[in-house]
Amino acid sequence: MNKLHNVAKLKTDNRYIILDCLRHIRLSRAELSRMTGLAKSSVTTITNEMISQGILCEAGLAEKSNKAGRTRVLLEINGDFGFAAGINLHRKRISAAVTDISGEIIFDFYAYPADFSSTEEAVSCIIEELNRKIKENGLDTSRMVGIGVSSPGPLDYEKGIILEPPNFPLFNNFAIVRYLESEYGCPVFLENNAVASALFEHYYVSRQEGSTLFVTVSDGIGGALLQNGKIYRGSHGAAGELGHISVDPEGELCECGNRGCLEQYATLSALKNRFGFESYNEIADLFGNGDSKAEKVIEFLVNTLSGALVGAVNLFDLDRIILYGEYNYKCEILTERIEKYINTHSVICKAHRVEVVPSGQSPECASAAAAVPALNNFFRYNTTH
Amino acid sequence: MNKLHNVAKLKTDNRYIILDCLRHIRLSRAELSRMTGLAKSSVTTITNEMISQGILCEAGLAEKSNKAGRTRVLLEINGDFGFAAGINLHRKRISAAVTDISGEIIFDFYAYPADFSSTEEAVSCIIEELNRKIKENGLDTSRMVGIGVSSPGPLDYEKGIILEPPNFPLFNNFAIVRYLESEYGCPVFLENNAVASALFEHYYVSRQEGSTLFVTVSDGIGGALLQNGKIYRGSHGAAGELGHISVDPEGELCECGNRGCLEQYATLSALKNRFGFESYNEIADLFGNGDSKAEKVIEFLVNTLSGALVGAVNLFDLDRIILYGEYNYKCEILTERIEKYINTHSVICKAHRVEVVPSGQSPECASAAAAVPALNNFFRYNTTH
DNA sequence: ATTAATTAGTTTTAGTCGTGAACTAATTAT
DNA sequence: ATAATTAGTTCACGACTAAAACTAATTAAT
Repeated sequence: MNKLHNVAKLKTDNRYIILDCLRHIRLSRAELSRMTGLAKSSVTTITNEMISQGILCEAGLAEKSNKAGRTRVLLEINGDFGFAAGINLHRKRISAAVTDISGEIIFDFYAYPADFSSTEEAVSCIIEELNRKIKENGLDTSRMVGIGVSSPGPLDYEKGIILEPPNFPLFNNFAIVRYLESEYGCPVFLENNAVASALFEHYYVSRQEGSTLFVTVSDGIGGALLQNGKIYRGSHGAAGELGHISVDPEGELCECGNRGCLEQYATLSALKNRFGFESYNEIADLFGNGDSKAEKVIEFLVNTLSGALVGAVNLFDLDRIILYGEYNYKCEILTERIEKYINTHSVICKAHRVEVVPSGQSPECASAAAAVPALNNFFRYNTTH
Repeated sequence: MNKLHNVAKLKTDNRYIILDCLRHIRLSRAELSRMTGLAKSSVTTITNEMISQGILCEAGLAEKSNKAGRTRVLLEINGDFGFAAGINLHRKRISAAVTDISGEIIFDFYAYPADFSSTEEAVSCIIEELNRKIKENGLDTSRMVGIGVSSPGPLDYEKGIILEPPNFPLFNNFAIVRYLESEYGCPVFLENNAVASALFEHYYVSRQEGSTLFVTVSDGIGGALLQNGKIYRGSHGAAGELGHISVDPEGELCECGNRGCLEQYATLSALKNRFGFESYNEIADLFGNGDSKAEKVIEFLVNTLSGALVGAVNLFDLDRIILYGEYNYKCEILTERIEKYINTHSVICKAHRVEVVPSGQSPECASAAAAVPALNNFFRYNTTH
């Protein structure tokens, strides 16, 4: 069913549009009016209300433009208003961060699944550390606008439960949302790893229109699909996951039931098993020197990734692919070659070139990325409740 | 940029929501209120306005329910208000239809590309025939709310131009939207074949929530992706097209640059070339009798289609696949087997079963399907302009 | 220096929307 | 007959955005 619109929704929508414009830049009321299409007077009303609430603040004048007219007064999101926490659950490393509502990271810390013998122990340890650091930084949990948790799938989004991600028993079937909500009394969001990072890339690294597939390479190979900044989730939030796209129908049987899945070839561990090397960075370095083994590894990696990605490009009608994760080091070695492959092997590329680029975020951003759904929720609903 | 919401948009949105509910069923005001979440009083205001405009009409009382309370007064879309035309351009057969705004087909007719030597000849012939039939049926073009044209891609949606679909030179680079708009003075919409049929299926055959891939098999193999009835288009309107998904990386080189594309195996002509038979219906009949050649053909067809569809299921996180076109006859032979294949070869199926079903529409619906975008536009914007 | 032109931002007034409460209308169960 | 229940309408109201007229602050021209 379509979404109902009443006057209250009008207000929250327009307020969100303005906050969204201000996510990572400072803008004047006049600029906001031009960008959003809202009347100047409406922008004044809305922004002044948000200033009196403490969500926005004036941030001085813009530099003089050498044009006639009054100088613009810049507005920005007031980081002091509050903060959000993000927790990234990962098979090897759990990371957590607190960012203010303008997206600025205030602190972060790490924990390791291997150090815990039970879910309860892990969770209570993270919560304790989080609480201590919050105090340490002079913050008060009453100002916490939300918590985001990102985790490998499968997840039950509606119930907020981590189901049974492969090789990740620590949080199996744990209702993390309910747990954290009753602990902190603020809204908690569970989100797929890849989706969280894709949103972080969009809002805080480089905002792009059009159709983007954000590909994450880690223990598995995941993905998230962004259309003009909006996640396309599919039926159960798994759209964009390309780990089980077959790149060889006669390949080995995968646990998913298919043969020759991308994950059987292109994860770091699969690559190490097949070619027997120690460090990918070393391979990337050797590749530059024309080392023949490194060339084989890279060629194999490019071909398998490209094979799966061509399918995704055709089905999603993509504008660009962003590569994130394991192969971050000298990533252009891959992206240049994958881009070339895709633009000679897909129907789409007859209409427009598909771009393949490395992600602009470091692995350290994963916990801040987890906070993004909580920030989004705050931006959308702050005025009503 | 996000969509701006003002009071006028509120009105058109809520009006559209109500019309959308009434597309193919009659409902009372009370039912509309419950379905949409709009207050009873709002539904009264909106529906009474549309009744006075002639878009809706009261359609008698509902059967008595044996429950206490006043009997419901049913509302329906008033077919007499106006009509839309749909033109389906196809390599073998051009079809056109006029439906009233309730989606009822008033008349349709056919023309054949082979009979025309130029674009102008084809277009003017279709327009003449359309005008004659409109008069014949006592209609007046002043009541035409819009025209939809569906065509094989690639298309330029924004400019309303048919680009250069393979093997379809008759309309190459023809600006059909501009032409028809100046001819009729009503809004004209150009839409991909598969998208138009997918929308028709959703609105007028069987409405389904969730994530659906509508697959069309004809000269080529196309597709359209529906998420809760909304088309996901991708960057240039080509999302869902699975004709060039590779089902054999070592297969023959395709003109798209890839190897072993689905279209090289699973179209009717490809199948005829490979197995040398005359009629697919005959194969389907023989298959029931255990004929070994028919079994080979069906097995091949099932495997190639399934191979590509598993990829689509994984990437789109689909709930169901609808099969439309060439293999309509005894289609369950295919759908049952493809469904079984998919549900043993995709990651998604661990979370939920994927359904594969034949389309409920006959090939004759293609022209009515072309009219759907015009009807949608009318439903959305009728009150403002 | 003064004035006109230009851009930014505010205030005031007006018009429209959906809502909720109180109402009428029509039906069934008792 | 009367109460209970459901459908549909009327009307006063609050909330929102917009347009127009305003003030504020700057540059360019004279």
